Amino acid sequence: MSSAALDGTMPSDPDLAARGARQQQRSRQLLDAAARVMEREGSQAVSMQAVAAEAEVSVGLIYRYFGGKHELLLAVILNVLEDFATTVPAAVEAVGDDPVDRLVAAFRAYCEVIDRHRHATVLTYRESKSLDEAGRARIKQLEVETTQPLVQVLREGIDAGALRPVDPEMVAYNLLLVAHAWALKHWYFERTLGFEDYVRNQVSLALHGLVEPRQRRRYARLLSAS
Amino acid sequence: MSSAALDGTMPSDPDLAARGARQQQRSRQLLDAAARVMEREGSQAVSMQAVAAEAEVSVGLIYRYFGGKHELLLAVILNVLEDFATTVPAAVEAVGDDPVDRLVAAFRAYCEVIDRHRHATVLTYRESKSLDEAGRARIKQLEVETTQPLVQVLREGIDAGALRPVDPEMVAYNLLLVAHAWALKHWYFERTLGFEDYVRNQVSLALHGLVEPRQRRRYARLLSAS
Amino acid sequence: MSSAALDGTMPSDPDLAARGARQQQRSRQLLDAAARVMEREGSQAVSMQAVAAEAEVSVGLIYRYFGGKHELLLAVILNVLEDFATTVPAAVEAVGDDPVDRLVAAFRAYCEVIDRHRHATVLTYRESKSLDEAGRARIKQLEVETTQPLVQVLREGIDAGALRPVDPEMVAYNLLLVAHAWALKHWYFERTLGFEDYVRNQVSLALHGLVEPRQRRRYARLLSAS
Amino acid sequence: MSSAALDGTMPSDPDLAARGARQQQRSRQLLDAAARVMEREGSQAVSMQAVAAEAEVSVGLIYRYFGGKHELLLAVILNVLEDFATTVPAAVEAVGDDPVDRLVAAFRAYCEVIDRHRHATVLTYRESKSLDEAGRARIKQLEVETTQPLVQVLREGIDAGALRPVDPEMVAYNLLLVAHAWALKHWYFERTLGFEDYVRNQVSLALHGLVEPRQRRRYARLLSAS
DNA sequence: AATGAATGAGATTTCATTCAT
DNA sequence: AATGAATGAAATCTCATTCAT
Repeated sequence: MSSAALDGTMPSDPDLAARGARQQQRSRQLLDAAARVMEREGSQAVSMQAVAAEAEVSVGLIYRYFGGKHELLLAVILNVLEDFATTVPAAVEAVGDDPVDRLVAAFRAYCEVIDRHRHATVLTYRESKSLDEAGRARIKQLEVETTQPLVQVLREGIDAGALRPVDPEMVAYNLLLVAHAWALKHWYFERTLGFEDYVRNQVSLALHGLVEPRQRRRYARLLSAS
Repeated sequence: MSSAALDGTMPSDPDLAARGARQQQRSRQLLDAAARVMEREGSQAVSMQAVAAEAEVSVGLIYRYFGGKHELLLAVILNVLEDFATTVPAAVEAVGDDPVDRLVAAFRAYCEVIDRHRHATVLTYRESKSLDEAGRARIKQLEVETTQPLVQVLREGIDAGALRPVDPEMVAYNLLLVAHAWALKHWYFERTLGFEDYVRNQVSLALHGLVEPRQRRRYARLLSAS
Repeated sequence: MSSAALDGTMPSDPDLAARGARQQQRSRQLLDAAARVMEREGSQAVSMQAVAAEAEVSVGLIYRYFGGKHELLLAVILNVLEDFATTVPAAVEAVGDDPVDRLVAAFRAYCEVIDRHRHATVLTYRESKSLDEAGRARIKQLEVETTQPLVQVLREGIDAGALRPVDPEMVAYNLLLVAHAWALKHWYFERTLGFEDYVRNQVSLALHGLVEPRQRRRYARLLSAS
Repeated sequence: MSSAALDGTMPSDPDLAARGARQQQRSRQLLDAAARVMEREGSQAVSMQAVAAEAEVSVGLIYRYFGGKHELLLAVILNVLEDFATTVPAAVEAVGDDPVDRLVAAFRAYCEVIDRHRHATVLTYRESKSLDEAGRARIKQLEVETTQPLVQVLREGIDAGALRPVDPEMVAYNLLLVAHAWALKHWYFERTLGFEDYVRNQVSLALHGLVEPRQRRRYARLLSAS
C-alpha cells in the first residue's frame, strides 16, 4: 500500500504540502475511477487498462500510486470501511443519549454509507479471494472493528434495561448484514422499497425483536413500520 | 447447459440408460470437483486445468459435459439452488401443522442446506458477475423462488394470528440472508458459535421480532436462546 | 492412403468381394460426407467430428477407412481428379475427328466435371497447404496429367493446321484455369451467366484466339458467342 | 480493422504525427511478417506465435495493431488489393492513348502487382473462408472494383473499333484470372517461363482473341509471342 | 510526473487421434 | 465392424506489469 491518500503523513514544507495535495487528489481520482468501473463490471473482469481509461490517465500512472492491481482493489475496499469508521460514530454522538435512538442512528448510518458505496460493498463480497492473505485479514479485521459502534450501543441499551439481554455481537453482525443486503440484494428490494422504506421497515422489525416488552410503548414511533 | 445431470430424461433402452447413468456420474464427479476447487480458491482464480486436475480427468472432457467455464460455474450454483428446492419443502411438511414450528423448520432447513454447500453459497455471491445476463437472471429467479416456502409459512403464521402482521417478503429475505450469513461470515461466527447455537440464537431473535405478544408463552421453548 | 475405394484390388473370393463392396460403399459415403461438409465450411474449419456427424457414423470409423484427416482430404481431392481422368478422354473420343470439335468437347467436359464438383474444386485451391509434401506433389502431378488430353487435342489442331501455332501447354493450362474459374468465381459469374452461357462464351473467346484465320468460316458456329 | 496503416489520418500535432509514423511502420512490419510466414506455410497452419516470431515481436503486440487473426489476414489481403487500386490506373495513364496499348499496360500492371505479392495472392484464394461474412464481402467487392480499369480499357477499345465486341466484364475477369494464375500455378509455369515470357505470351494469346481482324497489322508487335 | 508501447505468462477452448468396449 | 468417451497438445487471445522516453 503506497497510496499517499491512505496514510496520514502531513508534511510541513509548503512545497511538499502542495505536492501531497496533488497526490491525494490523483489518488482519489484513481480510486473513484476504479470503484466506478469495477462496480460496473466486476473487478476480475476489469483490466488495469480499463481503469486507466476510466480515469483518463495512462496505465503507468496507476502503478505510481498503487503497487498493483491487488493494492488498488484493497484501497477501494478500505475506502468504504473508512467511511464507516468516521460516519457511524459521528451519527451516534449526534443523536443524544437514548440508547434505542442511538441504536437506530447507528443502523441508519450504516445503511447510508452502504447506499453511498453500494457497488463497492458488493466488491467486498465478491473480490476478497483475489487479495492475498494479508489483505483479506486486514479487511476482516476492519470489518469487525466496524461493528464495534453497534456492539457498543447494543450493550448500552441492554445495560440500561431498554433492550432484551441478547448476544450483542451476533445481533450487531445481523444488523450489519441487513445493511449490506441493501447493496447485495438491491436488485430485489428496489422493486418494492425505497431507501427510506427499507430502513424504516428493518428498524421496526429489529426493534420488535430487541426492545424490552415493557419499554415498547416508549418506542412505538420506531416500532411501527410505515 | 448440456449436462445430463441436470435434465431428468430417462431413456427406456437399457443401453442408453446405462450410458445415461455413466454420464450422470461423470457429470456429478466434475461438478463436485469444480465446487471443491472453486470454493477453495475462488472461481475466477481457478483454471479449467485445475478443475480437471481435481477431478482427475483431462481438460477436454469437461467440455464434453459442460459447454465452458461459465456453464460449469452455473451448474455448480444451480446445484445448490436445487437442494433448497427439494430439502426445504420436505422439512416443512415433516414437522406438522403449527405455523411457528413450520417457520422454524423451514429456516433450519435453509441453514442446513447452506451448511452442506457452504463454499458454493459464497460462490453465488462472488461469481455471478462472471456469468452472462441469462445465467444471472436464471439464478436470481431461482433464488426468489427459493424464498417462497418461507414466504408461505410466514403468511400462514400471520393468517393464523401466531405472527405479527409483517411484510412476509422482506422478512423471508432477511431470514434467507441470515442463513447465507452462516456461510458468508463463517470465519467470524465459528469463533464463538457452533451450527446448532447459531441456528437456535437466530431462531430466538427472529421469533422475538415475529411472534404475536399474546402467543409468546406458547413458544417459550423456541424463544429462549440457549 | 488405405482407402479401398482408391486402389484397384479386386478379390476373387465372393465373401471378400461382398466385404469389398461394403467397404467401397462406406468409403464413398464418408467421402461424400466429407466433401459436402468441407465444401460448406472450408476443410480446416471442419473437424473430424463434424464429418462423422454428417456421415452419421462415429469418428472412429473414419480412421478405419482413412488414415487421418490429411488422407481424407487427399481422397476428396483425388476423387475429382479421377473424374477428369475418366470423363474428359471419353468426351473427346465421343465427338469425332475434327480437331476443333475435339478441343471444344474437351473443354466442355472439364467444365462439366468442375460443375459437378464445384466445391471440391475450390478445396483443391484452398487446402493443398494442409497436406504433406507427398500429397501436394501427387496432386500437382495428377493435375498436370489432367491437362494432357487438352495438350493433346491442341497439338492435333496445330498439326492439322486448324489452330495457330501456340504453346499448347500454356494454352491448356489457361483453359483449365477458365474451367476452374467457374467454381472459383462462381459467386461473380452466376450473377449474369448460366453454365451454358459461360461455356459458350469462353469457347468463342478462346477459339477467336486459337483458330487459324483462314479456318474461321468453318467454325463460325463455335465462334459466335450467343 | 484498427491498423493505422490502413486509414489515411494525418494528425497535425507533430508528436502525434511522429507516433502515427511509428505506428504505421510497426503496422507495416507486422503485415510484412504475416504475409511472409502465411505465404510460406498457409495462414491456417500459421500460429500467431509464428507471426510474432517472424516479426521479432511478442504475440501481444500483434493484438495492439490488429484485433485478431482474422483482421490480420484481412489486412494482408487488403494490402494487395490496394496495390492494384493504385498501380493499375497509374500504368494505364502512363502509356498514352492507344486503346490496345492501354489494355496491355493494364494487364501487365496486374501481373506485376501479382508478382510482387505472389504468395499473398494465393492467400486470397486459400483463406477467404476463414474470414467472417463481412470480410469476405469486402474482399469480393474490392476484387470486383479491381477489375474496373480493365473493363474500362476494354470498353474504350471496343468503342474505338480496335477490339471485337466481346463481353468486357467476362474478358476482364478472364485476364485477371490469367494474372492470378502466375501466382496460383507458379510451380508449373516457372519450369518453362520467366515473368516476361509469361506476360508476352498471354498478351499475344489474348490479343489474338480480342483485336479486330482488320487492325491486326497495326499491333503485330504485340501479337507475336516471342 | 506521466505516458503508452511492448512483453509474455497464462487462461480458455478446440479437435485430431486413440482405445476399451 | 463400429462406437464414442477420453485425451492432451496446441491455438487464440488477454492483461498485469515494465520501462524507455
